Amino acid sequence: MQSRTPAGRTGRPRSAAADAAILEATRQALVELGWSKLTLGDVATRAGVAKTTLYRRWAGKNELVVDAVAELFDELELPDRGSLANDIEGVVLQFAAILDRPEARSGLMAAVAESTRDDALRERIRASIVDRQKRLVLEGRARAQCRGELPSEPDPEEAARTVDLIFDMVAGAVVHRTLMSGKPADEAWVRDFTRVLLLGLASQSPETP
Amino acid sequence: MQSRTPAGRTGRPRSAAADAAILEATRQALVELGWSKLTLGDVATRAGVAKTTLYRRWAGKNELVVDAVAELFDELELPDRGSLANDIEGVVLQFAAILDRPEARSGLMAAVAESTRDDALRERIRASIVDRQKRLVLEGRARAQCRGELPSEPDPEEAARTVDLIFDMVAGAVVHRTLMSGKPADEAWVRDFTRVLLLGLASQSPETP
DNA sequence: AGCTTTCGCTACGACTCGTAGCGTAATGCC
DNA sequence: GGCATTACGCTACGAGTCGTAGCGAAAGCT
Repeated sequence: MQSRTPAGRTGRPRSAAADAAILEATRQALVELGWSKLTLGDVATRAGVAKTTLYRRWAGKNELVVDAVAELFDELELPDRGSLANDIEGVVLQFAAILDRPEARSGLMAAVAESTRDDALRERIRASIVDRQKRLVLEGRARAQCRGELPSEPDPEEAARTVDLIFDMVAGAVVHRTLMSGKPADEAWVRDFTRVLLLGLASQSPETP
Repeated sequence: MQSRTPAGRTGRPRSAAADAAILEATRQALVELGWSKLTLGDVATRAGVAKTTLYRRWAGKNELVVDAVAELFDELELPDRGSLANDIEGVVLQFAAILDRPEARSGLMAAVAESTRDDALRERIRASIVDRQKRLVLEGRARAQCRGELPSEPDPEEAARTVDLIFDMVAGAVVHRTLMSGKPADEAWVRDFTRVLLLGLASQSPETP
């Protein structure tokens, strides 16, 4: 993930336990200190490794935090709950639960802030976090089309645009609700949100009247 | 804004020109350096003031950047374009234009990240940035109800929830599109987004079937 | 005038950064 | 077993930033 497990055959291999300890220590430090007060020296001490070991594996604070936060999104799943509405509500509640964790809030937002001036970091976030979420939208949409809950889209380009739109609307609304408005994305809110979104998607017309 | 213009009548007054120069220098430094590499000493030099002057007015980097970024949102307006759809498209495009500026992207996101561990900072962001945007939603909704484009909501509590929901959906989608997906919120996207949102809002039923 | 507050400047200890060097530990290959 | 190779822990280092203190000068008010 963060560095080539160099397939170089000879020599002492890198400790996988150290990787796990460092990422866990990073999340713990994010909770206690937040992004700006987090130092790599402190993370190394918490993880029980030398500071130099940390620098050998990650280029800097940005990359380390992205990897540490990305693991939080591994648990995202899309179980079949029978209807598109239930599927959406389920995954949105999962997403909201992750954003409830302090290490996800400060880590993700700070990384995104830095990525506005670092293309490599932006790509890293996209590959390890954003795309993983987006896949759920793709899967849920396909499942809904099989059920006949959503119209099938013949044009692949148009379909991709629609998926992008849905993804930004869902994830954006949850993030904004949680971080900007500072209110919980609880079941009542998720129900209201899902209703508005689905009504908008179900009654899609090819063009505005 | 950032410090009491102390109403204490006597003594040398604080230079308003220094305030403007500092905030402008902060935005410029955000563009060139980004959040993490921005130092208050550098901002002071750019603004032509002493570093101590900066510390006398702002508590730290967080507060300074919030004030500097908040000014960018002053230009948000809601001209009457004749229909709710046009009103929404107009204000979303304005919002997207602001988020196109590098100082808004990195500054706002970094401040939000820090606000997850600083309640006072969160409140500052809410008062000087978020609430100002939310007022536009309130105004646009009232205008649409006068036109008959949206059903009027008798219950004030329910109305407040709906306004919150719309606000998070609009602002969240634009922010996510711009910063997470890394794609422009151009006219084509805004048109698609507005259509889905309005269809969802227009066909509102009191309860899910 | 006299009083009050701000301003620019300098200096300061404390902290973090990222790197270099060294000796040691763990593996693969012969 | 011995050897080459790589990772590890540790220490030390110059550079840079932080936030504050102290000083004399400047700018307003009465």
